[in-house]
Amino acid sequence: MTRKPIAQHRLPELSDALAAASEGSRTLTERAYEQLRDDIIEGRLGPGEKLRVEHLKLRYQVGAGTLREALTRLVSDALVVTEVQRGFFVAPMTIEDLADLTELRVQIEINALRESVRQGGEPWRAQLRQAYERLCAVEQPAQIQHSREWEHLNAQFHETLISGQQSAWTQKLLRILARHGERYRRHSMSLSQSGRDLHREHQDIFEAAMAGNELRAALALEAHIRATPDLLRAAAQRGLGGFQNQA
Amino acid sequence: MTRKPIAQHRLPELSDALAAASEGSRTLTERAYEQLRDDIIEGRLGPGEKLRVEHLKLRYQVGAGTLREALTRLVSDALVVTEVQRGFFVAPMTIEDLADLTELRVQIEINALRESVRQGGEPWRAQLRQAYERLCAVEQPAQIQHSREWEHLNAQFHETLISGQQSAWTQKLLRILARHGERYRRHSMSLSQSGRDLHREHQDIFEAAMAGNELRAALALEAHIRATPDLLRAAAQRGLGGFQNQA
DNA sequence: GTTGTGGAAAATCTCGAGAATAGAACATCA
DNA sequence: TGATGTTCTATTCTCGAGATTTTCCACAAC
Repeated sequence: MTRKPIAQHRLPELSDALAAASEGSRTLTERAYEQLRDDIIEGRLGPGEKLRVEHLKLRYQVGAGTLREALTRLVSDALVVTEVQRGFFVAPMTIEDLADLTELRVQIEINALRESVRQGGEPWRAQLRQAYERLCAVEQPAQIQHSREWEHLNAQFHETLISGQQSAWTQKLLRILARHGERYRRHSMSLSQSGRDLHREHQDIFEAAMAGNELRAALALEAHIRATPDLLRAAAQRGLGGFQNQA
Repeated sequence: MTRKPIAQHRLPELSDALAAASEGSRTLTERAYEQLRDDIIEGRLGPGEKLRVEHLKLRYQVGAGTLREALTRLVSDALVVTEVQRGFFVAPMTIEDLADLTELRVQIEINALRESVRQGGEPWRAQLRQAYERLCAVEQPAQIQHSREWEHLNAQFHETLISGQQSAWTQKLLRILARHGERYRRHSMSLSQSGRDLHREHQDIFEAAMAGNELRAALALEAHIRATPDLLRAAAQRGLGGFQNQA
């Protein structure tokens, strides 16, 4: 697959559609980081999979050092783990990890949302409405279909939700947690057809938040966050296996 | 299983006492990362300072790529910030950042401690006692003096405190937050002579935790965490300037 | 059949140099 | 004088190759 001619050292034009998607990235490292991240979250790189630098060099068309730098960044995001002298691996997925992740996320995100509803003024409400409407536009056709667009708007909606309170640290940490949650959600949706109505969940949160109903918004968000682990646990009990962590 | 002596390319001699301190690190990247981290936390690299790779190569005796990798790791720890095509800088320190950091840390750490007190069994209590006694041994002489030893034992004590509840994510995030808190604490102690009695604070937390007094332990820990921002705010009001962020 | 052993192959970790970019110093012109 | 354009230097970003370590597999011994 001879994707993209090249993009080293010379060509300022990004001939690749994929590259174009992540338009803002100016450096190769950044681009590799984002592509790698998406590939992990969206499951194209499976949990536990070994990440051989030599292989990936070809796939992402960058040098070894550059790739190493991108991988290192993912390590701190906990999407990749590294063993000394043994290389990089996609972080494994386990039901325990998801449970742990979820509890922490509920604790922080619910608090941040309540704070937002309390403190967030009119500009915040306007931003939220905008983010919600954009998301709706993509969700309405009922064929959500993990489009790149939807992924982005969904993340945007969630970040806007908690942006009413000005805590950069909260936002930073939640972004990391949300990415992991995202990975599990993708997996759960592909596993069972679930019939989960994401649009309805978003709508509940949005309406409660706009109505200034702090408690109801918090509950709706908590239900939204807990839906993924609940689904996966149910699926596990029905025998649909867990995660194929390739050692 | 052979222990293997060392593992670097050429220079077997580490003329630096600093390097010898971080003996466990097997790779050069790891070593550079740890040294860099300590230098930032302990203020030898000031907030806002530019981190030129060429310079640092000499200081840490590693190649450019290796150093870059270490710096990248620090970026995700938020101890270093990077601007595209403009390089790396030590993360700035501001009173607002500390306030933000503190609120989040209080929220998470207090919860984790209470959970620990509730769930932590005998083994946890034994570990905690051990960590506390080791810390005492160094604190008793009353000349705490930011020794490397004390830094380490202090971190150990805090990590043990919340290790009664098994949440890897909580521990991971708190470790990051604690490192930042550490940086501010060092700064506050060097700024004003404060007369702060860290040993007493630790004692209060320890005794309440061992007595199973969840609420009192939580309050003591909260006071401990809030002491640094309180001191700095007081110092700022007395005119002792804030942080010299070197642009 | 199970367990060691040896050596080749593969992968990681590291370095130095070259290409691309930002910033400063300097010169030119209204 | 002030503003603008140009050269030049310093620094970042990137790559390929070499040194070191781990892994794998055949083969022998018990």
